Amino acid sequence: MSTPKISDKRWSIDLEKRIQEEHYRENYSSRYSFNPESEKELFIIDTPPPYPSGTWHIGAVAQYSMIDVIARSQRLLGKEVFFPWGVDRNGINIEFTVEKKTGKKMRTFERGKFIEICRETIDEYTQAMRETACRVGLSCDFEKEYLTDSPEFRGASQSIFVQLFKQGDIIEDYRPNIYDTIEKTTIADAEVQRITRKTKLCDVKWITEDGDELVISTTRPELICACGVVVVHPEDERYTHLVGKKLELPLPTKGRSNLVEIKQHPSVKMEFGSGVLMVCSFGDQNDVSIFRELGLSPFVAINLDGNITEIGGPLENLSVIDARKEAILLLEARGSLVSIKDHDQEIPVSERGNNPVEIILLKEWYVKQIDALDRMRNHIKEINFIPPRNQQFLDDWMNGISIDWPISRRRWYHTEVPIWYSEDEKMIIVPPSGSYVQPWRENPPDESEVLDRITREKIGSYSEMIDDLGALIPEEKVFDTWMDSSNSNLFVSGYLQDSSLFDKAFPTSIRPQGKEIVRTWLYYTLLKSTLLLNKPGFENIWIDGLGMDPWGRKMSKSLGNGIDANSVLECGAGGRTGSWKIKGLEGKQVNFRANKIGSECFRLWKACEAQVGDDFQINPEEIEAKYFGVLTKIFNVVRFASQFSIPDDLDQIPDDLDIEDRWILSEFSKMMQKTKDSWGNIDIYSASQGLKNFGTGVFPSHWLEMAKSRLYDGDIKAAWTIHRIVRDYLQAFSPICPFFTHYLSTTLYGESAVDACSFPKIIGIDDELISSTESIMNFNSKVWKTKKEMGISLNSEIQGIKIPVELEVFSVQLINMHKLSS
RNA sequence: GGGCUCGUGGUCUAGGGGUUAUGACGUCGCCUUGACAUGGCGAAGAUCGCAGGUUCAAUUCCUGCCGAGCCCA
Repeated sequence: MSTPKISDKRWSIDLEKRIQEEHYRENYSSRYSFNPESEKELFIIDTPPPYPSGTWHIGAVAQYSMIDVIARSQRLLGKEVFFPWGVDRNGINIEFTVEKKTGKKMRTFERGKFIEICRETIDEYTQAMRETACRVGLSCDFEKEYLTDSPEFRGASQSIFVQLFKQGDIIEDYRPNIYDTIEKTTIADAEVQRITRKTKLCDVKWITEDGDELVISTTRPELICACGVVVVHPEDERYTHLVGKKLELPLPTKGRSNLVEIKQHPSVKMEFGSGVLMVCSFGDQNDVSIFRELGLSPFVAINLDGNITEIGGPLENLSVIDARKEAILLLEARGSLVSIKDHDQEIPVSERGNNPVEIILLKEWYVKQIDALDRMRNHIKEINFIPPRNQQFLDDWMNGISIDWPISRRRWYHTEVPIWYSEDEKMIIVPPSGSYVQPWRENPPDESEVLDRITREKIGSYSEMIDDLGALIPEEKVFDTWMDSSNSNLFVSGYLQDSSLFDKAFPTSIRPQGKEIVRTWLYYTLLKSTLLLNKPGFENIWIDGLGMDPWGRKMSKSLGNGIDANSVLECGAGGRTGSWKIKGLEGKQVNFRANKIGSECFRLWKACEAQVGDDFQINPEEIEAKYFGVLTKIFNVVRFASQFSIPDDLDQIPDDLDIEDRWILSEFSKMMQKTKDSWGNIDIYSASQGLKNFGTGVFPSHWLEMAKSRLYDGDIKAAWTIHRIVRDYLQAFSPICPFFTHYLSTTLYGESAVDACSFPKIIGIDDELISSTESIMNFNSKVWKTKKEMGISLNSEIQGIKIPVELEVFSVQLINMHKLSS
């Protein structure tokens, strides 16, 4: 017995930060960097590259810290883990940020200048995000950081595009596309949101060629000029006699016939309005499918600026909104407007800009996905989903896919479509694999190839044909950002760069992510794996829930219920407490306060709190109240142990251990076996619960009290037992609280728990001893309760308590522990 | 409007056809046990959302409804 080696009285946020800073300064890369040449089993994690936007959402940080738990637990199980640090930097978000900061729209800049500002801005955010990543304890290989806007990553994206184009999975086509007229870009189905808005529902009178009147309800009178057909339900007897008749458009148009035919279509809702639907190119997705089904050629009514084209006659050049107002006035003036009323309607808007979107005919690039779906479904069967039920999100999305994926965008801070066209537009030039090109400002590299635009066959090399191509026309468009980020697993596995690594590393061991991006990131990544390699992309897919506010609502800026991750991680540092104002239900504002949280407590909370896949509520007060005490408890147990000398050989089990030592070692072994299995199954929750319960329950309350006097008497076997358990416990616990365990294990045993590269050897489970556990706990409770009822302190003697028969083998220990006398 | 999840003490949560339903926070009471009052021990507190059905038996399975969340048209 001596003074405790652990001199700090308690765990604190300042101590945590000190250890953390040292940890990231010293030996960091030897601890956590990935060695592709390792003999160990590889474990590659396809981490979600976060998008830097100033603050990192606490729900995402919580999720990310669990990915770190997976990485660390796999290292502990002896695997060579690659935990990449990637940052997703392409996309419209940063463009919006720059537009807001400068107060100027993107297109008022010179393209190169705008890109430069975007890059500078996102560099700042990237730095802040990396700091948060370290603060929450991520053990990423930061040296191999990848940025999705780097030449390497973009080059890989472009090479994959060229490969898919050559094999016919990427095509150019002129199709109706969802188009954001404010931001002037195409967007994909997956990027469309729906909001409810008040619109005007107009009942408009149309006249048939025979002079019959017909009323059609519409919210889009400005699109009458693009009407291709009027449809009624096949079973609607009110209109059967009119089918096949022609109707006159109630507004003047230009350059088209003013008559449309009445046809039947089952998609018409008989109860809505008059039960007659005008089908325009294109009011909504249903219009698109009716045009396609009936083989009609669409009219271009809205141009890329969101204005009505020439076809609209008097509405020409008006914006959609103005044209609608004008159309209503014109209809009124012509006596065609029967009525007009307010109507709640769900309208599609773009996810990023929240602008109403239009469907416009555009020439875009597409990834052909419809044909790949069945093959994908087969691949998915081989993947282990954690939890299994969350596979549903993917299945549902895939079952709803009916059109190809448009991948080209008309924006700037994205990866460029790597194409130039010959002057006659019959040939295209594509760059060689691995190079990054910017067609809008440079010529093709010399090693580029010339392909036939239609057949995709190679015609020759660019350098040889340079004089036959005429003035090159660069492709101005860029990729959808998902086109980039869906290459993440290929990129980190060495695709196109390191084929020996790729052979070992693909399919990627695990894809951890949130359920909200199943339809985008997960789906598109699996699509790529199918198209490029005809394989499942992953061995495991881990899909977590969302971080919710304390009332179970999704955290969002508009609700004002978000929490900044740094405020929680820094809560308690330098004695500063944390305080959060969160907008609650019915407009009430609620305050939360906490004194100390920090990364270790935060991680422990997330690991213990929710089963993977469940949404989790984030309340800083609760995090502190429920989990800081757990850290304090474990800290004290270790500090207590640290006052007893450490036997020389903790790996050699003494052969004459006392029965209570053998008992707790059995209990410990049982917990450790369960923990090892849980880490193997990527079951963070079960591992955490087992460790927490042992470390705060049976070990300190029952065994430690029983063995205390022996420890103080210098019993070497009791000391062996406590140190063996504490040492191994800290290793098993290190994935959850790396700095906490690092500090304690280093101080006490001179080696860090986070460096363990095999799970501690499990000593052995004696079932008979374990069967005593319940009795021991019950008996102890009974004694404590009796003493309490008698009003005596726990260390005073007590008479007349009999030890039950089944605990006779523990009688000496129990008598000493409770000071029982006869 | 459709699909998928979820609904367990005041709060959060485990579980899952069968005697007194898990644990934590909070509450209350007691206790400075030679690590820990940022601690320990104990107590109270739940007709497992509602209504039907299947069953000898349902909180657990089924159906409907209500509420929440996510996704989609």
